[in-house]
Amino acid sequence: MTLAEEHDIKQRILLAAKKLFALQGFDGTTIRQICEEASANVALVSYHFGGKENLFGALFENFFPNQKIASIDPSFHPVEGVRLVIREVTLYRHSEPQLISIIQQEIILNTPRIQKIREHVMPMWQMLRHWMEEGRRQGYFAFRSLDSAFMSVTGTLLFHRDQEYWMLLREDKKPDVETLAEDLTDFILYGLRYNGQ
Amino acid sequence: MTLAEEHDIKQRILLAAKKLFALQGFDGTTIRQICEEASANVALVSYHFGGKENLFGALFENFFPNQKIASIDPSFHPVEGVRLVIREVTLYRHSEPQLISIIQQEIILNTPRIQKIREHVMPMWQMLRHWMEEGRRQGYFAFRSLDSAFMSVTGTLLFHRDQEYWMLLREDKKPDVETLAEDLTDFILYGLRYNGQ
DNA sequence: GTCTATACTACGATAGAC
DNA sequence: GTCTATCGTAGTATAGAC
Repeated sequence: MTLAEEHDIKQRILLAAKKLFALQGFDGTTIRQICEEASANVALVSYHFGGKENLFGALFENFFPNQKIASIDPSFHPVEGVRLVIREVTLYRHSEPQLISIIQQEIILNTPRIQKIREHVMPMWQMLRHWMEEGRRQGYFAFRSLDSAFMSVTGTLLFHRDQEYWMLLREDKKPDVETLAEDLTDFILYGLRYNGQ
Repeated sequence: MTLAEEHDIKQRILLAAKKLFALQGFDGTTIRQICEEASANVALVSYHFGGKENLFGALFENFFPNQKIASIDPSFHPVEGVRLVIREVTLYRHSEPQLISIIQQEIILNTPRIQKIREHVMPMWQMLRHWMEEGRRQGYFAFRSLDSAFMSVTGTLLFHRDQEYWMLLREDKKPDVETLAEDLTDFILYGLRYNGQ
């Protein structure tokens, strides 16, 4: 009973924090707001997580697909590997838009909290980079600079916007996630000068 | 004398605000910090700009290439138009990285201040979108969805990262801006399936 | 484990002296 | 035009009652 209750309220706080950090940023969100959103008392963030910073870290232990990333096989065919990353990132963007928003914010602000993020995401970017390099070596891709191309791909994947900001310029209705993944795969593979085959 | 002084301190405040908003975000930056950075008194932000919000708006009146954007000719050849936007955005990213960082933050957080940004940047995005559409109509490009492709291009341009976050994964030394613009042009034009000619 | 009450700090903004 | 001093508010965090 006590345990279930605790889990429940901790979970509510985590969800509220994820939502509000995404919407308002870490600095723009107060513990009071989080606790109100979670129907919890102000003191419980300190009690359960030991402060706002630690609450942030807890989000990545709870909502990031750490296990999935760890289980990726680097010996994949390079082109298939790149396809896989594009697809998985796009699906994850779709299922956890709030965590993506938080990640984007922290990267751009280059906050101290970025260290926490690095621990979780770098293995996947390493893998992507490896496949891009290997793909070029084997003659599938023909980009000039690995660094530039890698930046372009991550920029396209991570900051692809589907938000209010652009609404004024959009005419199609929002595409389903599978179509979006295909469009992104096309754009990126052609961008890397993938030679059919 | 009085006028020169005023300009000077207003300018110092503007520069300090630009720097700190870029580094720490709008919410994460206090008027006190700005004034310390500018060697100005705390009261002068209210006096000269009428508060923190208005100071933010003033950044875009002062540091955004409003005139340059207004002077672009929409009757450009579509492919050349796309090339132009890629190049200009890349050069601007290089000359005003702080304002770019501020824009990125506001877009991602979807703050009320985004309205101010829209006023300044939308004309250029409209133009880019127009050229992409026209380029496809005339057979130069072959992307499936204009919306998806447009999002990919803006994502690549606006969020191309050249920052600490990725340092661990970069091996070349930082390329000069012209080389970067060329790489981006290649990636984007191939991504749009530009057919040589 | 949860809540109330409070300590302490820092924020934005401004009145008033100069 | 600039500065000092201060107001009112809101932040995080915690001690102590329940």
